[in-house]
Amino acid sequence: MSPRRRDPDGIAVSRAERRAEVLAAAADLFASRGYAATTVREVAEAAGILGGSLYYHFDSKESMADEILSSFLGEMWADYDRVTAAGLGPAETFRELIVSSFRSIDRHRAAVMMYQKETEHLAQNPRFGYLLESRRKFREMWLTVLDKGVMDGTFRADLDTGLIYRFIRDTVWVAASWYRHDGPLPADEIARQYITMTLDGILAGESLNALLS
Amino acid sequence: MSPRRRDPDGIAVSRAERRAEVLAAAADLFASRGYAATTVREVAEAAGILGGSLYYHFDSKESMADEILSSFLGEMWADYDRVTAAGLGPAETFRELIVSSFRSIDRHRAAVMMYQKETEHLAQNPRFGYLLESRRKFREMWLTVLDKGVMDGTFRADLDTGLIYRFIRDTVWVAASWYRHDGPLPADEIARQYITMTLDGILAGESLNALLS
Amino acid sequence: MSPRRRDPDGIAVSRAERRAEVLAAAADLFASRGYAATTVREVAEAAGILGGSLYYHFDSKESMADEILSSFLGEMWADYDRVTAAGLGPAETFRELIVSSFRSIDRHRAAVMMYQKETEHLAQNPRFGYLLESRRKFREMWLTVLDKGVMDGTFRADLDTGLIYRFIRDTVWVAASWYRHDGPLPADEIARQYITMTLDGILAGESLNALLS
Amino acid sequence: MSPRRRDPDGIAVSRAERRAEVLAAAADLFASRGYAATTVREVAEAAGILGGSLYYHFDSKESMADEILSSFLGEMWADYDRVTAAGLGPAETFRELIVSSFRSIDRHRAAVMMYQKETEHLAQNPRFGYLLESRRKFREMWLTVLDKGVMDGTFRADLDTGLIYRFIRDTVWVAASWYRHDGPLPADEIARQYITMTLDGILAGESLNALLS
DNA sequence: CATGAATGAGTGTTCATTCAT
DNA sequence: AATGAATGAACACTCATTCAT
Repeated sequence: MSPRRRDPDGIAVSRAERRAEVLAAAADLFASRGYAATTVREVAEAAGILGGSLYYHFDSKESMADEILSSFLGEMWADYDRVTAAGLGPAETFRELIVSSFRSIDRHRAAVMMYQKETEHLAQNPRFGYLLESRRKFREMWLTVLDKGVMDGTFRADLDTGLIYRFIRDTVWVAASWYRHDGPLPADEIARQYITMTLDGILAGESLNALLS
Repeated sequence: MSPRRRDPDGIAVSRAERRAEVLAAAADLFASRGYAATTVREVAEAAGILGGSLYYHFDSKESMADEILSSFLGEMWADYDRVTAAGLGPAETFRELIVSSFRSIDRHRAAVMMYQKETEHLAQNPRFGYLLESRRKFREMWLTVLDKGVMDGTFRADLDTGLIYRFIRDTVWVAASWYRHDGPLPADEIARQYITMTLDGILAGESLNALLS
Repeated sequence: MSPRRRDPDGIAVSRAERRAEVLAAAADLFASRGYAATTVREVAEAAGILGGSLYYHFDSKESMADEILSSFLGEMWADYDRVTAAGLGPAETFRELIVSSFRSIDRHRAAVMMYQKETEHLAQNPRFGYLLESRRKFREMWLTVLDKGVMDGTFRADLDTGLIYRFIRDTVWVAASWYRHDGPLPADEIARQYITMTLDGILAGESLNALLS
Repeated sequence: MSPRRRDPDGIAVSRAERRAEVLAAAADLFASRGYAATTVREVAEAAGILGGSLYYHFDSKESMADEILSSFLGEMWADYDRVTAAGLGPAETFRELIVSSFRSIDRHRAAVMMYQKETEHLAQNPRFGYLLESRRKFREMWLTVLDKGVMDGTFRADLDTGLIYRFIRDTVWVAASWYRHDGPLPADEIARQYITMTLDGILAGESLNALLS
């Protein structure tokens, strides 16, 4: 009864597994070549099927992008929300948000890259309005942390928080473009060093910052 | 017939000026919408001519991208080379390279964005091999500065220089995506704050770093 | 396993009944949306099965159209042949043919519509050559009746019989597009009024026609 | 300056003429094969160009259908409105409307066939809502004439006017499917015979109807 | 008998490019 | 120099059809 498909290695794959495979292939290609520059035939080939067969699993190329991005954003925000709800101080919240971000990169590298590269383009379509909404929330979240930190003296007051925000945002997300899950540094070690760089800077010296961190 | 074209305001424009106009329009569009997602007709329209007419000035869409990127990289490297040839110490070289980078962003915002967004895609074509070459040189330049700084004790030794390199690279270039020549902060002020952030971090405190900078 | 399928209400359905169900669904859809514009999946869904399952019952979409049309034409011609073989006079034959036509519409509305709308298209395929043959026979049948009627003074001689033929043909068949089995007028009443209109016209007056009819 | 194109026979054609050529080819194909079953490549070939070139002249296949139908309906209604505004009696209005209809068929045969065959299908798209509106107006126009004629005794009262309306409508429009501009009978002669048939019927005899007409 | 996943030819459409004028 | 009509390859997507289960 059950339609046991078999992949090229003869391993049975369910419908849901097939979908996931296709989405993973699509995400990788969209991330590396760009959404517009990737053809559905390329996605199909990467998934080991023909172009037309994609449409048995998905309505459209757009639907694939949608599913990739929305499921990534769902997980990412669940993580962020947990952090901001924990009632930590600014420095600790800062650290946890960075760690959380690198966890997202570790788990959804391709989706993060798409989010970075394609938001502008996709968001012209109302269907992807949630990308702009996410961006807005993201900005609000970070500015809240930074402003609180500046007010209570945790963060320096001589820098524009809008600038810091962009600095953090770009720094973290762009890491998705070079991060490899199986690279030399694990995600949490990269996060640790990023935190050090951003909080303490790269200059050496017995800084008080270093003592605090 | 007439050897002098006239623009909409009746001002004579030379062939070279026309080319430059078209390239500026192309760069803006390629930067904001992406190279693949921009049509030559859109470029032509932005330049006030018809699609077919572009081909009097340029061989192909690719040629436009080529000219935009190679002329930008030429200027950028002239600037960088001046800095590295000046024989400054690591910290000072660091500062000057950042300043130089923001100067590039200020002057060639669109080209910088293209460089960021399209290198991967374009570099598949041998014609754009110089993009990879530039990237390699860029990496080498920064790693040289950073390694020297770590060795002479200017920069902290507990961080991976490869990581610092990417951190700096991403941080600086991605700024092109939000920078406006006529925005609230001038390019050199942004550079100054970026330098502070990267060298000293964003934590407050009577750090020795602060005393040094 | 079970030799007897059961429909949604649990009633056993034979293979032949299943085929008939599918054909009825197909005819309705082909008639209302057009053969080309109807997908086999729509037909299947209307019959309560999946697309692929149709091919257990039928070779192809074309086979369905074929079966619908040929079985309809078979019945229709059996009826017509009975009328023409009865040896009635022109006026009476005319009446009976119209009645017979409306009976066809009443019983095979969808097939009649397909015959009307799709003959041109389908007949390009030799398999459907019988559609053209039927059309030819139909024309011959009517012209025989009309010519005989003109010759014996039953029908007016000042009209082109070719034109009358088309007039009758169109008038009758197009009725299939609005006729409903459960509409306000039963098929034989519509037939009666059609006969009056065509034989006597719609003008009022104590016409001799009226006396004759 | 002016882009004098030349057709295969070397005759110069303006843009507007080219558009008209393409539309005529499209209308013929849509009419004979059906809108859905006609490919844009077939239309292009019939117009002597390649598929892609169609899109220089038209936005879409839909736009072609739209332009064909709306320009036909515009002319048709101008004609009908002239007739109904003339203040004629029911019989005379009836005659003039039939004449006007055959004039439309003569001038826009292909468009009439499309209107007949494709209204149902196209009208699902709001863009083609005017087709339904036209149909409604058409029905209203005829029922007004028929009801008035029944009330003043011009038309017989023993027939359902809704039925007469459909009878007339179908009879007239379906004629487009066999009419040829260069056929044996000119359009106005066909109209004359249609009028006789519908008003007086096809039975012979010294009918009062015949005296009246 | 029916399913559901896959196929592959074909559809409407886009777009970089060409070229006579 | 610029125009505008045309080209043709490529694209996202559809759909009749197949077939292992």
